[in-house]
Amino acid sequence: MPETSSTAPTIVWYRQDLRIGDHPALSDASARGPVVPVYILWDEEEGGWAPGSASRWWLHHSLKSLSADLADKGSPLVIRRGPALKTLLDLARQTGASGVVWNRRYEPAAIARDTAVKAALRREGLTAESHNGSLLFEPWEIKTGSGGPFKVFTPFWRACRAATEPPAPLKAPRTLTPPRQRPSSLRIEDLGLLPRIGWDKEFYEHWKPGEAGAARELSTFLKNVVDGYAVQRDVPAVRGTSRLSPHLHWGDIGPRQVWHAVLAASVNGGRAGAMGKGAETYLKELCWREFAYHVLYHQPRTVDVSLREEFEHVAWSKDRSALKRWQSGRTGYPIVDAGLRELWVTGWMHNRVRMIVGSFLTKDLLIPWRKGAEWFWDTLVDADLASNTFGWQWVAGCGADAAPYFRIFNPVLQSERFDPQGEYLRRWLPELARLGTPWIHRPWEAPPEVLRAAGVRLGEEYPLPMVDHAEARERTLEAFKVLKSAGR
DNA sequence: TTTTGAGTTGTTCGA
DNA sequence: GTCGAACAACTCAAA
Repeated sequence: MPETSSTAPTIVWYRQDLRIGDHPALSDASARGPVVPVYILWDEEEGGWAPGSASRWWLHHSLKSLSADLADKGSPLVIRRGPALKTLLDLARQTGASGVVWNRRYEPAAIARDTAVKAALRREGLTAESHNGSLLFEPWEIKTGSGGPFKVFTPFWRACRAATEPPAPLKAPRTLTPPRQRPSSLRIEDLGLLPRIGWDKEFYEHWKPGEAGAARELSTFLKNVVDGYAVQRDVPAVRGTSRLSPHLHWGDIGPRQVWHAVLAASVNGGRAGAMGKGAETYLKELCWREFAYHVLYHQPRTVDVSLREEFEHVAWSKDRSALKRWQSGRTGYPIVDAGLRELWVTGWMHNRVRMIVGSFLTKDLLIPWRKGAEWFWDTLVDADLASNTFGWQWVAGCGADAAPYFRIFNPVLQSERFDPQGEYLRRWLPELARLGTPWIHRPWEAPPEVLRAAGVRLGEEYPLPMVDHAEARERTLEAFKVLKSAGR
């Protein structure tokens, strides 16, 4: 249609939605005419939470995938670097674009920046529209009876289920029309997202960033995993989870696509109408992600400060060498160390183990949750400000619907319960691989001849426990006593 | 406005 | 070994 090809192009500002399917902004723009897709890297506008090292690895590869897909469709991805507003205005001038569309972000710094960008673009005579591409429900759509935000998950979940079903995902545009003026672009390599030293070697064996990788991960999940999800998701030695978190963070796939795929698979596979237990549990987990965004949107200060502010008055430890030992997986508690090594090697940690290492950091070592959040931010490929903040505050006991402060995970019991054969421990702690159960869960209690036979010298190959859990627990309950009367 | 029932993921202790 | 209670009140959400 000559009409369409003569209209001015629309810029699609890509951020955490690196896909072409179910992409409301891309669909909107392509329906109007030519499309200029752009990704802009500019850490200074991220409010101190610019993507960490592992996230940058993911971003690099996800951009590669997106760029190839957009080129196939007909309008290559433009890569730029610079303040968002200035970069968008430059690009509009260079391509004759009449406006900019994007999918919303919900981090406090992003909201402030996007609001300012939208107003400024309109002042310049451009159109500016935002869409929901990253959530099932907008954080302001789900409300309590009196119109406020939720602070407890279960009623939030009920409200989600009672709300209008999230719309069916959008199809990717069949083709894209490029702008007449082909704008200049950096190469993805120019962004310097990949590490200089090769700590990312193993990442390639565990992950395939991008839209195709996400689709494959989802189909494996639906075929082999979701039915047993309710139980298996807690077993770190098996593939019992969806492994979609990094794809969801970067928007390789959208939550609506996941939601509807799970529903469809569950209805087809299960008995008439009744959703499988696994599917139900998984949809609930997807809504935990929504709840984290809900809380972040309504309580933006929580990225820095405990939601229950009296927790700021606990006598937290400043022991930097203890933090280092935790980070490097040398605490002497195998389940804790296995998790932190899995994180270091693969950029990801099993959810059950995240709770265990989180409890250990905040309640055995009494180190502030924020230190754990910062480490996760740098090392996780799925680092997400809403989920990371929420998860850490939950485990520390200071967040929304949090674990009570006296709930302190026992790393040995957890290990024995969720990794009974010690398979997960052996996978990540080769120095203990020859130690049998039950000793691998608590090597310091193993008889000397058992240790000798397994080739383990405690304090050499593997450290002795850095704290005694029972003592640490008492110390922490004591330190948390300030919470009792200090509240409110 | 007041009341009421409920609240992701645990641990420990004593019967 | 198994079971229930205590842990600590408090806040939330809805009636």
